[in-house]
Amino acid sequence: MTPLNFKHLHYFWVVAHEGSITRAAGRLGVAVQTISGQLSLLERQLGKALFTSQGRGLALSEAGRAALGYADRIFELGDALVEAVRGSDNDNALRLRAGISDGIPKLLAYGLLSRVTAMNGNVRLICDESEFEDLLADLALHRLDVVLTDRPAPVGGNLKVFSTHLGEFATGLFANAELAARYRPGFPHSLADAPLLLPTRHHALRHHIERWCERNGVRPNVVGEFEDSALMTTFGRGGLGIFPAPLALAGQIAAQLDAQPIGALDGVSEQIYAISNERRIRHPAVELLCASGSAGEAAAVAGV
Amino acid sequence: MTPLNFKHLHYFWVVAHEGSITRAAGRLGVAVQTISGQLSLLERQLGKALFTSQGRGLALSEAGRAALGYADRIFELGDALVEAVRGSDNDNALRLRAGISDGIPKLLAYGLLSRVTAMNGNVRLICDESEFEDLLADLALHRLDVVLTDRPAPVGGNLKVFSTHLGEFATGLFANAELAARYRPGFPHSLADAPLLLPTRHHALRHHIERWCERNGVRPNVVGEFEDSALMTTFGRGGLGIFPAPLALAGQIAAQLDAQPIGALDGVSEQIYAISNERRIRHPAVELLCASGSAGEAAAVAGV
DNA sequence: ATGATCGTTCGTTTTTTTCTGAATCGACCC
DNA sequence: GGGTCGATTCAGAAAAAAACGAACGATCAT
Repeated sequence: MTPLNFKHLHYFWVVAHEGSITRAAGRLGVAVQTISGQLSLLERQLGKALFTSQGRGLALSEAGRAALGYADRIFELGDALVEAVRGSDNDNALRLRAGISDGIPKLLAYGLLSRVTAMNGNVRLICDESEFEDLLADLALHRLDVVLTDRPAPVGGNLKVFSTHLGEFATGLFANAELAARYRPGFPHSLADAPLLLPTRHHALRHHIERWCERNGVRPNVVGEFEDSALMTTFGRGGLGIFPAPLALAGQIAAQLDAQPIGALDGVSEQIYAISNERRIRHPAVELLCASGSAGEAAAVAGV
Repeated sequence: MTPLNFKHLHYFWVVAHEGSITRAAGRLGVAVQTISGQLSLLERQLGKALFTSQGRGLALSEAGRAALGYADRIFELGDALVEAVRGSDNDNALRLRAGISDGIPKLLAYGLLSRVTAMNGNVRLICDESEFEDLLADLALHRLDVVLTDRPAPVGGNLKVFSTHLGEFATGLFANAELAARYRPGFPHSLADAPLLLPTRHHALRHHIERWCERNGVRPNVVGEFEDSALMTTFGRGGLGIFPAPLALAGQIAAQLDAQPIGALDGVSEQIYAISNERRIRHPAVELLCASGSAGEAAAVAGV
């Protein structure tokens, strides 16, 4: 029905804090009758008395106490909103607040996002990194504009978001020079006793790699499981084991991690999805990101 | 100045989610001119454009994106308020939401609070237990009505609360039968090698006890430090060591913990403060609690 | 009792908000 | 280019909401 009259609520809030209608009227610069009347309207709409008579003053009822807790937060947020908007930088630089799911390779995310900044020089990136669920929650509260992840958002969820498939990246195995030299000959069967680093079972990629191993009849020695792919590559660089990564990133992996490709994981690919809020008015940079979707993304990323 | 027009904000919110003024007008059942006009008023008040023209529609500006995040939460809270108030129990039983600081003995808190329920049979207690700082924050947001703690609230703080001294409880040392038999003779000098359980240094009581030890020339063996006094008494009951507790609770300690007093800690007392929100309209039960303050509280508590 | 304080309730007035209708402008589609 | 769509602006009229003045009850202090 009628949502909630915030003007009435504001009167209630001031009265509750001032402790009396008279004082509240003084502070608000209106007559006491006005407040009294508007308060009864609010009470009628809520179907509960907010105050009870006590002596010649009033006291909060149980419902009033409950309401006051919410009202406190509401008007605190209202003040914060004004402050945030007024104080928001005057430069009209576009901010793109992106959440990056723990699982996906940072270099891939960087490649995708940097394309947006390249197309429009006036975009400022703000990156957050966390778990899938947390990111979705932030998205729902508009603390983020887009979430990059390896799987689409659950369809039946209570959150109104929608997913765009940004691309598919063929995957291979990488290792430092020593391990690469040892295991590249005879790939993939040479992996039978190879030390392997894998993402944890939370990640879609993990299952795909395990299935690939079964198909190829190898049962490698999993020496490490990582929630965070950056950590995994760091350990891989140190020589702990062989690790999977998108083949498109071979050049950067060689340069930054000093690691070489050993072989391709046929049929195993890293999916990247962009999840954004389901509203017609979308962030221009998110628009750009999603539109750039399935057209030649691998090549573009590789060329970063 | 004028706080913030929530009606305007509501229009903004619907427009942002619907994606266009036309759709929003349809959903709200008002004319498009109305929304357009009120939106410009809001923008003028905030001093920033919330939307920018994009094609023949509109897009959120940077300031608009910031505002939308707040608006989402505000109207979510508004709905929650209505639901909470409408659904709040019809019984007009008074709820007293009390926060109990980790440090103070639960039995003391129980004694003080149960007096309130005894005086007014229609009070329902809701107890929370946490750290001092967290409790103060909950108090400020009206999630709690009163906080029981062992020290007054800091005066210079940014929170508008005030403290009432509820009472002072003389303290003694307790132990199970075996330890009591061994250390009671020659008290306090017998404590020289006694195993002692103490609250951690966060608690005011800790300092008082240490000073008492110095005054009496004993340096006991501190075998345990506890953040939570209930945990301390549990270990004391098991025989780990001697523990301090209010003398007024001797009866209950004997019954529930099977422990006996060894001796009094002269000059060491447990202070109890009630901290409540500084507003004229106070919770009736809090009123009762604070009023019962310094009059014969020890006897009353002991008699519970 | 008496005056002062506080909240409520009635009408009435004032202010604010909204509606109608028409005109303008820019961007898009065919 | 013509037609459509969406947003903006303006005017006057209508409706809704808020505010006020005055009178009334209840409570408390003295």
